[in-house]
Amino acid sequence: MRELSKYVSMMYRYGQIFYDETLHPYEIGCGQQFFLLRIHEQPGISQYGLAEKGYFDKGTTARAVKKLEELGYITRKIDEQDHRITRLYVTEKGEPIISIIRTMLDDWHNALMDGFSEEEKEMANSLLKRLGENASKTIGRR
Amino acid sequence: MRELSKYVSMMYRYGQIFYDETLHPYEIGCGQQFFLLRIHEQPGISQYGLAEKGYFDKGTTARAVKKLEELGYITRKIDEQDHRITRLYVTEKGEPIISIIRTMLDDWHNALMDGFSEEEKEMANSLLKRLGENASKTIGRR
DNA sequence: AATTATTGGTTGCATGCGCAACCAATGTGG
DNA sequence: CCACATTGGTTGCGCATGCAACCAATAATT
Repeated sequence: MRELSKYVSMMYRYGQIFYDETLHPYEIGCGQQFFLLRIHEQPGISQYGLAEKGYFDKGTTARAVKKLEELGYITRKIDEQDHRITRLYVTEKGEPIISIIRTMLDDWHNALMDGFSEEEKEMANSLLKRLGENASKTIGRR
Repeated sequence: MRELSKYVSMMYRYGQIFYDETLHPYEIGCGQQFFLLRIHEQPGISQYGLAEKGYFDKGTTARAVKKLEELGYITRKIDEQDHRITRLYVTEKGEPIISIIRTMLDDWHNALMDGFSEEEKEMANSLLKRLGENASKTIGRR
């Protein structure tokens, strides 16, 4: 089954398009949603932590965070103890975007799972998780 | 389960990295493998056909095809009847790359499915297919 | 036959991403 | 205390991708 790769690609690329469309009114793109959500869930998280969480390159993380800050959705505070670390927090302006993103992710999730039985949904969720973990295990942190 | 998106992203991005590494000696990147393989499977296919097959933008397709041609892995022939269509064929130089790509896709597939039982593998394959089709159905051709 | 629409393809532009080189702050081993 | 390593972050570069505007060839309409 050499098509797996193709379906993953479709899910990913179409997801990006969906996110871009949804987030367009808020001036952010598909590349920022993950980070904004994580900062909200874990206030004070560092960029390093964000990169780890999402298995992203730290350069990618840096740029996403930069854009979110420029738009005023988050703020950075340099850690008192360790001056290398910048701690990230969602601002008041960013707060309402969180639920937009959550709804968006749920909508996309539901669109993908359309026609799935409850068992199939659970199965898909758990298999996807294992597939993602295997991918990470194979390529690993850099 | 808002994490689905994350695992899809990991599978996709790590897959790209894996493909880039594997294909590096042949001077192509992750973006060309799909197209080269399809041209081999369907000699004479047009760019339009390729874009449809993979649900890619035609601009993306154009650039991938251009690169493959520049490297001498494929040739274009303008259709006799309809001068808009360019028909694509894998060259002798491109031929050996095909099996490299096939092996690579199989390897990645196996890496992702590591630890899966036969039933789980089948389940994963069929669910992934349906997820991809749902993604396409939701966003659709442009 | 002339005008208009569609189709296949190309290209400029912007975004997301990984890699690598770099920098400053902190840690560590002599 | 000083040289060196590590850590968190930034930036330049290149690639893959989608979108939109464009063009030429063909098809459709009037």
